[in-house]
Amino acid sequence: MTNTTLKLLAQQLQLSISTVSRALKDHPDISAATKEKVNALAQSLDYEPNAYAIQLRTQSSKILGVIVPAISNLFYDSFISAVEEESRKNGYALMILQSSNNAENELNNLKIFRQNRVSGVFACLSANTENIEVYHKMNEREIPVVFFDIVPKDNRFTKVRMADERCAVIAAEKVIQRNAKRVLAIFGDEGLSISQKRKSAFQNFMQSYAPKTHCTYVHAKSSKEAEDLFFKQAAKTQKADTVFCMTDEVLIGVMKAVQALEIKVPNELGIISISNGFIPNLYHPHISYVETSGFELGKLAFVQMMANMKGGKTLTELTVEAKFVDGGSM
Amino acid sequence: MTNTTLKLLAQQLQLSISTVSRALKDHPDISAATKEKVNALAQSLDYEPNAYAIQLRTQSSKILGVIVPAISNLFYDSFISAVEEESRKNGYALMILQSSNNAENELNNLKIFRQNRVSGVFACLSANTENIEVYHKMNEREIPVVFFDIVPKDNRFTKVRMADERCAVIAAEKVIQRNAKRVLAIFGDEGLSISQKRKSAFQNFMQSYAPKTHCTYVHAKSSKEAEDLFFKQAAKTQKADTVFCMTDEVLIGVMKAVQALEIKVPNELGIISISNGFIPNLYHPHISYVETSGFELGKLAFVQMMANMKGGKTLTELTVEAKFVDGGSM
DNA sequence: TTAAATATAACAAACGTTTGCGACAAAATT
DNA sequence: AATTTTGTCGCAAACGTTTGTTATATTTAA
Repeated sequence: MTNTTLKLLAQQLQLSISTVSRALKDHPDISAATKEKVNALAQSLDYEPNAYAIQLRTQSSKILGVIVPAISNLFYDSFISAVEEESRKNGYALMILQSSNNAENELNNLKIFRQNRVSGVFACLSANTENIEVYHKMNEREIPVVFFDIVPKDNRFTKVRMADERCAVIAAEKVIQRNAKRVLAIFGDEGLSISQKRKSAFQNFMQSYAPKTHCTYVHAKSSKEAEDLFFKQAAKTQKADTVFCMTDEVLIGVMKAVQALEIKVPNELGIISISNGFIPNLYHPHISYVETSGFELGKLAFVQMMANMKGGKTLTELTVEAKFVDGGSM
Repeated sequence: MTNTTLKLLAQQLQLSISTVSRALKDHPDISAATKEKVNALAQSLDYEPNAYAIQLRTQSSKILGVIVPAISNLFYDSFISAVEEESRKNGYALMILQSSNNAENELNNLKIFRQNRVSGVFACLSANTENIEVYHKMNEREIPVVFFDIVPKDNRFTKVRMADERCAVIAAEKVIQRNAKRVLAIFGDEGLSISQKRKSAFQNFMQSYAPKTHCTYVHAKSSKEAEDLFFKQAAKTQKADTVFCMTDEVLIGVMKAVQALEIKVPNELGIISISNGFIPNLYHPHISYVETSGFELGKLAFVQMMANMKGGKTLTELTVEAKFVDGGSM
C-alpha cells in the first residue's frame, strides 16, 4: 500500500494540492465546508504528513541530536530521559548517539547529525576530545549546541553542568562536621577536568577549614581500581575513618570492599559520595550523597536549547545546584 | 552561512547538478579529472548531503525507531545500547522514544515514527496496551516491526524476548542443588504476564523435582514492597534459607533487608536472582543470577530487523538463552 | 572515409510539501 | 450601477536530491 499524500487527497476531492494543504492546517483562506471534507478524507485514508518533505521545504527539522558517552549509564540515561520528555512535549523527536567516550565516534555522530539537519544538538564531550572545531562548524550552520556535563573551556558555547566544585565543597563540609580525623578521598579518572576541579575544590576547602585533618587523595578509573585502593588502605594500621567517593563507580568499588571487610557504617567508617541517588540507596544504611541529578540537568539543557533556537545567542554557563541527601552513612 | 548544496558546487564548477551528484558517488560515467575537482571542492566547502532530500527522493530513510517504557532502566538501556551500536555500524541512526508504560504515549510515538518515515521500529509494549491495530498499520506500510521483551500474543509479528520460563527453571534447579528447605520466591508485578509465566515455571519445576521443599510465593511491585516482604518473613520463627528474586527491583529490596539484618550470605541465606548482572555485582559476595542480557537481546533484535527489511516476511519468535552466573551467594 | 561505438556530461522529471501570488466570483461599499 | 472589498481556491516555484534519457564530442571499427 502506497502512502497517502496531499496529491492523492487532492485528486480524490477534485481540489488543488495547495487547498488541501491549507485546509489541513486550518488556514483562514479555506471554507469550513472544504476543510471538513478534506479532514474527513485525510482521516479515513490515514494521511500522515511526510516529515522529510516538510523539512526539505521549510528547512527546519523537528529533531534534536544528543551525544552521550554511553546510554547505559545511570547519569546519562536520566539526562536523556528528561530531555526526551521535554522534547516530546514540544513536538521534537530525539536522535541519540553514543560516543563510547571516543573522539572519533563523536565526530561521526556529528556528521550524522549534520546530514540529518537536526535543529540542535546536546553534546557531552568524550574524554579524549581535543578539537572543538567541529562544534564551531555546527554553530556556523546555525545549529545550536548545548554542552552538558563534560563541557569545553571555550566560552563561545552554551554550557550546562553540575555545580561540580560546589558538590565537592558540600561533601567536604560534611566530612568536617563529622569530625573526621583521617579521610580517604577517591576521585575519578585523573585525565578528566571534572576530576581535577572537584579535587582541588575539596582539597582547598579541607585545607582552609580543617587543616589538621589527615587526607589522602587518590584517583580511580574504575570500580575495580577503587575497590583495590580501599583494600590497600584498609590494610594499613592507620585506617581512614571517612571516605569520600567522587562518583558512583568509585562508590560501588568501595562498597564491595566495605561489605567484604564487614566494616560497620557509619560507626567505623563514614561514607559520602556524589551521585544521583540510585546507587547510594541500594545499601543499608543508605549512603549519604551530594545530589547531582541528570534529570534536572536535562531539563535545564532543554530550556537553554529552546532559548538558543528562539532568541539568537545566549552564551552562558549554567549550573544546577547540588544538595546534600542524608542517608545515614555519616 | 548557507549550507552547501549540489547546486552550489555545480555553479562554482560550471557543471550540471547531475554530474556533480554522480561524481561524488564515483559513477563510471564521470571522468576521473572531473571527479577529482568535484571532490576537492566538496571537501573544502564541507558539503554534507541533505538527508531529507535523499530520503524524499529515494523514499527510504536510514532511521530506525525504538519504543521503550523507559530509557532510564538497567535492562532497556542495555538493549538500546546494543541496537544503537549495531545500527551505527550499518549506517542507521536511531530515534528513541519512551512510552512511560502508557499506551497513549506509545500511540503518539508511533505517529512520530510514521511521520518521520522510519524504516523500521523496535517496540516494547506498554503494560496497558490493548490494541495492536496500529502495528498492523505499520506493517501495511511496509515498516517492519520487531517486538522485544514485552511482546503481543499475536503471531503475525516478529518477536524477540528473553527465555522467561527457562530463566525461572534454571533458578529453581540451583535452589534444589543448594538443598534448600525453605524457599521464599518473590516475583514481580502480579499483573504482568511475565511474572505469571516465570512463577508457574518455577512452581512446576519445584513441585516436580523437590516436592518436599517448602516454598512461599509472593509478588512485589516495588523494591520497597520486596523489602517489607522480606522483613516480615524474617520475623517468623521458620525463616527461609533461600530466596529467589525475579527482578532487580526485588533483589534491591531484599538486599536492603539482608544488609540491615546483617544476615550472612550464603551461609545463613542463599540468594539467587534474574538480572543482567549489574545489580548483583554490587554486593559482596556477588549475588548469583540467571543472566538476561538486554545487550544480547538488542543484537538479536537488530539481526531480525535486518532480515525483515531484506527478505520480506520472517515471522518468528526468538528467545535468547539464559545462563547461570555464579556469584557466590548460593 | 563513413558509420558505429564509446566516453562524458547535461537535461528534466520526480519525491511531498509550503507559500507568495494571481484569479475569479460573490458580497459589500460607494 | 460601478467599484471595491472579501472569500475561496488554483498556479507555480522552491527545497536538494537521484536517475532515466538525451546530447555532444571523441574514438574505434568497418
